[in-house]
Amino acid sequence: MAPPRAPLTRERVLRAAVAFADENGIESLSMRKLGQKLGVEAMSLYNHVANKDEILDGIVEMVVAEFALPSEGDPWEVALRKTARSIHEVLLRHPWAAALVESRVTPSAVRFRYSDALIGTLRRAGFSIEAAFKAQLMVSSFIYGFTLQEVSWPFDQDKLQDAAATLQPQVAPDEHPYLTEMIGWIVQHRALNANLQDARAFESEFELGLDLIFEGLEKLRHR
Amino acid sequence: MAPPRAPLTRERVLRAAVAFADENGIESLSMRKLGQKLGVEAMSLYNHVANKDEILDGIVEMVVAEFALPSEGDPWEVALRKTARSIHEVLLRHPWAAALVESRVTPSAVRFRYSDALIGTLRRAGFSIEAAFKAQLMVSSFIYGFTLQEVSWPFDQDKLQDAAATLQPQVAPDEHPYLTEMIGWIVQHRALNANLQDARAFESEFELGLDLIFEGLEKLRHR
DNA sequence: CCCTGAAACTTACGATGTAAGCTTACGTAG
DNA sequence: CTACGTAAGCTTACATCGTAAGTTTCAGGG
Repeated sequence: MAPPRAPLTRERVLRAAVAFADENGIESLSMRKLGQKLGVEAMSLYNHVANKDEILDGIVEMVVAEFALPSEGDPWEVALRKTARSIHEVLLRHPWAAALVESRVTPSAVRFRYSDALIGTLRRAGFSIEAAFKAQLMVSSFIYGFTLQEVSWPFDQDKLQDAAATLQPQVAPDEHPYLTEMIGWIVQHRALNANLQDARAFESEFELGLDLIFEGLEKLRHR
Repeated sequence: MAPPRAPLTRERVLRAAVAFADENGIESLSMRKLGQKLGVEAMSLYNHVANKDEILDGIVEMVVAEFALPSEGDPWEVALRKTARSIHEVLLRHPWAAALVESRVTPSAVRFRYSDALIGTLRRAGFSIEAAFKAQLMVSSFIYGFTLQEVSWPFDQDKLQDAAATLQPQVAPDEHPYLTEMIGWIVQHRALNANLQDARAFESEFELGLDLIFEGLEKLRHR
């Protein structure tokens, strides 16, 4: 009589949590709301996860699993660039993830696999262990730092002109001449490029950053 | 009779909040506990701040106010390097701040002042507006990304060997040869350098990153 | 002396994470 | 077919949270 409810699993719980965070933001994710989304009471979730922290760790792991691993065939810069782009895209798809992935570094198989592939790419390209350690630090610092800014910018990128306009009166031009100049430039510049997809608004800046970092790492490799 | 309690002010509230977060972590900061620390009921805080969000914004602002502004006398790389080091140090002093400063970008006078000084340094050094925009993005991406990793590393830096030892059995050496190798190296390497102050454990990596970025930006300047 | 206004305190409400116990459904052993 | 153990759900309960609303306290000015 009652509809045969699909059996809950850890997998389904985590998947629903990711979806919920994507839709409503991570800060409003609660056990009760998540249960509701799954047609279940909050406490039932505890049959599949130990507590909320485990859910957070779990969804981080799901996101990390989406990262493309560096391909073995490509030269190291190409492989790393593809991976960096993939991470960037994934983090933009799950805007709450950039902050979580770096702040909840719980050891897990998915992470091990990713780290090993990344370090392997560098080592096989001739980086010393130390250089590989530093290179990997550099690259991930940039990716996460950049994306974190991108997703937590106070205004939507497609509303950037409006937002900047709202901002402008707050900035006294004589006290902050350079900032004023830059806000003006951003408004203009973004207005011109408004036709390109907004999610990619900072793509050229991201790519420039990668260029710059890989160039620097190339030098590090020869030591 | 009653001890004449010092009058509460917004300033005192925020200062106490920063201290509390430093001592107990930002996640356990609550209105009641903060009130308790100030010898006051939770609701009394609302006479000086609108709500908890304003406290978070406020402590972020206090932290940003600690950043050293780029000095006007120095060449641009020197000025920026000093500022970068300062930010890095401040964020290590307030380990909760790295995540907050980038995720709560509320416009404020302190931030305007900082941005204007930074952009000004670049502009006066010959960077075009566009180049200055990109340069500033690069530098802050690196600083925050790097520091965020540093403070959320799962183990204390002074306990790194122990932590790596705990980690080692989890990593299957044959499945993750490169990761295994690197963990081994870290344990050794860190053991050797254990004498230097632990808070500076990643200082050389940070400096290398700055070197690399400034070198890249120097090219950007000549376009 | 009382009035006023600011700044504290008190109470109360809904939301949260989760411990503890209870109920139900179902696969398997007798 | 029945009995029962177990997994997976539900219910209740509690401490803690942010904060709305109302009340008290008290210093300073008329």
